[in-house]
Amino acid sequence: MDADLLGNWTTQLRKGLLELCVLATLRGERMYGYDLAKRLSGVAGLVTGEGTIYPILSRFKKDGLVETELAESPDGPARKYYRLTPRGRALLGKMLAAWAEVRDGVDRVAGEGQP
Amino acid sequence: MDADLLGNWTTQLRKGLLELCVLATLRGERMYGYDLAKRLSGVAGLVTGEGTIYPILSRFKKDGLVETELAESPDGPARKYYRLTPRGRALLGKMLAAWAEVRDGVDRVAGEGQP
DNA sequence: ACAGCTACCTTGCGTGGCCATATAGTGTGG
DNA sequence: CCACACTATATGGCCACGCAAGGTAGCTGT
Repeated sequence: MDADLLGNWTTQLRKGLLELCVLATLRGERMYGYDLAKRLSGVAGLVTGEGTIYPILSRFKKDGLVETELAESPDGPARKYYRLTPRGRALLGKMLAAWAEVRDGVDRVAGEGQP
Repeated sequence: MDADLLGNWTTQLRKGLLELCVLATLRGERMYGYDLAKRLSGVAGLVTGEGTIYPILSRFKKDGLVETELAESPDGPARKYYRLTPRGRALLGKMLAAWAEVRDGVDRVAGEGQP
């Protein structure tokens, strides 16, 4: 009952943050979806499955934030690598700024009383 | 075009955070909706209007996280004050913990490269 | 009477995360 | 040799939240 409320809420909490983390992860190196899902799933329970990652990457490509590149895999099917475009890099910058602002705002409100 | 993407994203970013801020604001003192909207709208652009606050308060009451109390206002219609229940206080604690975890996780991912 | 502020509430829409599911290539064990 | 497990990509439907817009009503000042 309460677990449901909390679970639902954390799902909502992830909205937007996942996109930010995907973009930020692509900032340094090109990556493919499956690997992204595995890496981010190790971070604070951000990702639950691959079904969450692929739609994000599709949207990013549609919006011109990333570009793709197919490459063979040593073990398994071919991988589709994603790489940031300049546009994606610019948006990431703005998103990081917005995140910092909102994060600090929330911490200010949530932190009053128990510093 | 990019402004739309960013605006849409920040909307998604707020999901869940608003509920957290409302609960956290009620932690110290009882408040009414209109005042809550005004206070939170001054914080990092968290709230855009009262239409966002009232549904949250309704859900909270339905879920037994807050209880209400009508009181006359010195100027204007009666105010409906909201106050945390023990259940709401307990959930707030868990949400604050989850928030801290996710926030740090995101900062770890987003901060790599530009420390 | 009227404008304007306070204060409450509801409806409909857009969006993103999640589950289940589908597809397919590659290697391992019974 | 076939079933299984792992790698890897992709999609459709569901649900909850935030938000703009709209509506109701009380009180004050002109």
